[in-house]
Amino acid sequence: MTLSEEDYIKAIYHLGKGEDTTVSTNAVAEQMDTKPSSVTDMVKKLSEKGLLNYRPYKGVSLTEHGQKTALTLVRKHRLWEVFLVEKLGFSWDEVHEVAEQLEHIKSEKLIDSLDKLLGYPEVDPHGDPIPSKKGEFKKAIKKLLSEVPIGKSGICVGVKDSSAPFLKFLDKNNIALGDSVKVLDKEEFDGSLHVR
Amino acid sequence: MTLSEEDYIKAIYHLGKGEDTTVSTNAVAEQMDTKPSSVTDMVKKLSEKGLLNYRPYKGVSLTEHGQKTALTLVRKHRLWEVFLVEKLGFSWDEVHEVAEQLEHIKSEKLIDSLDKLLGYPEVDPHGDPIPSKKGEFKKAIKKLLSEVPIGKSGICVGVKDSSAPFLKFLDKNNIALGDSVKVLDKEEFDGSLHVR
DNA sequence: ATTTAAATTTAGACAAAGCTAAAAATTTGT
DNA sequence: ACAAATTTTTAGCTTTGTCTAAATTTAAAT
Repeated sequence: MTLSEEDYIKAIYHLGKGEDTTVSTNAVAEQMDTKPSSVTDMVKKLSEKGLLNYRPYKGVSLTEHGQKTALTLVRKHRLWEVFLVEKLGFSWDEVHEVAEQLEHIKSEKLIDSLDKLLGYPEVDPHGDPIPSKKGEFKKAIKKLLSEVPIGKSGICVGVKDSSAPFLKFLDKNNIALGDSVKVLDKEEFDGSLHVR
Repeated sequence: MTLSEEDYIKAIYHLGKGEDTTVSTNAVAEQMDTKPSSVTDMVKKLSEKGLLNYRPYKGVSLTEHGQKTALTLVRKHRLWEVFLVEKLGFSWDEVHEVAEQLEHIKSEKLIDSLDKLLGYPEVDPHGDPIPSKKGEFKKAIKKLLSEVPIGKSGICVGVKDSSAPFLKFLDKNNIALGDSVKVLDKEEFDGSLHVR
């Protein structure tokens, strides 16, 4: 597998939300920041290799083999993220770019040893689950704060918007990573929340 | 810098033994396991980028800038090797292939943090020195056993021939990594050694 | 000092992965 | 149901890094 092939597999996996969904050529192009025509080419190649099901004009989905490949990549990416935060002191919003590179390193022994070193973690620093070696994992642990019902609370494991102004806003309101946040009330007219 | 460019820089550095030596096109081709004509192309490109001094038919050497680039790569390679052995339990002869991939990861913060995690090591698992962030390092700590004078001893930090038969031979004679070996005598006629 | 041999470079081709512009298929709007 | 808009694919071209075969330069040998 080349670097580029791996990136496509991961993009298609994420667009399909991990389900066995069919995704469009355009969607892949946007996700990959490339042109639809390039996607068509690559998608043909990967379907000949048995990683994708491709029906012209109809979109693509991952085959069993493609799924497995994607899960391995996700596993590697998230294990490296844990490593960067736990062992090297990166903050949760600095890890993605580097993990994006590290996930392409090829060595089964490396990943297994890393998993062991980290104590077989189940989630990455953003609260997303880490697939096991066999590709099993519990999903959808994470919710948007706007999806939490009134009166319930959750632990902040990340933000959707990581722009400086928004992070400053959180800071000013004393909300940090790991904090417990309880939803007190919702404003129906604009969806804004009262939290503690 | 692309992956391939980095590999050329490192190859030329190693062929020149770290000195400011001129190396031949053929030598680079052999080291890189590629054809001389490919080397010519790449060497032209890298000299236009200011990393190499190239005189057609005369060979190449690293510029100041090329030297610095090479040292950064060597630093990264050797730090990763220490990590693999110390933190992940790799044996000293398993690390090279993986470090070869890891050395291309681009993140200054990553390398600095790794250096810190490892306690700022001065040598890699083969006994080779690790350049500092600024590119300084003590060199030639390592010697061949055949270069050790009679009566002196040293610590075994690696082997030149890592073939199975030779490793078995060492095993049978109870010589392992980290052992102290004293040269008792040399046979002039074939260079063989008596050691303890 | 030529001739031969070896090393190096040039020229032309190829595969991977991308792009642009044009053609074809699908979807949408009325 | 049909024209318009959108999506997708095709065709042809570009770049990066490689290769082969031929040409050229340098080195070696008689």
